[in-house]
Amino acid sequence: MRIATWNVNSLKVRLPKVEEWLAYARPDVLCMQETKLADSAFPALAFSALGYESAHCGEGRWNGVAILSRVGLEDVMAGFSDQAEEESTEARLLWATCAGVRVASIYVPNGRQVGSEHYEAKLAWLNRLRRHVETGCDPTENLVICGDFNVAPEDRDVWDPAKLHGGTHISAPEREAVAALRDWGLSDVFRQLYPESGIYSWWDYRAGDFHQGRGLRIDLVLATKPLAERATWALIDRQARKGKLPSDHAPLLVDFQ
DNA sequence: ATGGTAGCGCTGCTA
Repeated sequence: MRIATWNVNSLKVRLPKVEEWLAYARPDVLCMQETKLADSAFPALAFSALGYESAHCGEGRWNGVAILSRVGLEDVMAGFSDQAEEESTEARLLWATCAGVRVASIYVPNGRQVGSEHYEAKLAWLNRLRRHVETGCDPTENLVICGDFNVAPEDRDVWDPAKLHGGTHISAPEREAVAALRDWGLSDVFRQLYPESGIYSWWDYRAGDFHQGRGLRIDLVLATKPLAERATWALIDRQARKGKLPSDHAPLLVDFQ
C-alpha cells in the first residue's frame, strides 16, 4: 500500500501537476493540504476519472485538506473529535478509512512568529491533535497522520539550524508537541528508514532556495507501530518540485508491505 | 541586515 502526502499550495493552480503526478506515482492514498478551495469547487470528477474516490474539507481561499483513495474511502470525518457542532474551525484536519487504515490529512497552523498568538494557536492545535488520538484512537491499530506539520522535528531536517534559530518550525515547544504525538505511539516513517541529514520537503519560493538546497523537512507521515514496521520504502519526490508552476512543497510517498 | 516569490483577489494577508 502506497500512501502519499503533498501540500499542493492551491489545487486550482496545481491540478494539472497533481493529475500528472498521480499517473506515474500511483499512490493508493494521497493526502493533500492547502487546496485553497471551497468544497463546491473541489474537482472530484477529475480524480474519479483517474480511479480515485475523494473527500475534501475546504473553506475557500485559505487552508483546505483532502484525501484521495483508490482502495476505498469510508467513515470520513472533518475536524477534531472534541469539536462542538457550532464551533467554527479552519479546514486543517480530515479523516477517512482506506483499506483498513485510518488516515488523517493535516495542515498544522504556520505559527508565523515565536511567541505570537498564532504560535500559541499552533501549539494548541498540535496538543488538540494529540488529545484526539489519545482519547479516540488505538496505537495498536493501523493509523497514519500525514501532512504539513510546519515543524522540522530535528536539526538534521533543517538546512541551517543556526541561521533559523529563534524562528518557528524548529523551536523546542513545537518539536516537543510533535514528539508528544510520537510518544503516543507514532513513528516518523521517513526518518525511520533514512537517517541522513539534508533531505527536505519544503523550500521557500524566494531567493532561489530550492536550487540552493535551503529547505526544511516539515511534511511527515507518522504511523502507528504495527504499520510502521511494514514500511519498506519512502521518497520525497523532488522532481515534482521542478518544472512549471511547482508547489513550494514536494510530495512524500511511503510504501507499506 | 535585508529581501527575495507565490496565491488569492483587488488590498493586503498568508505563507
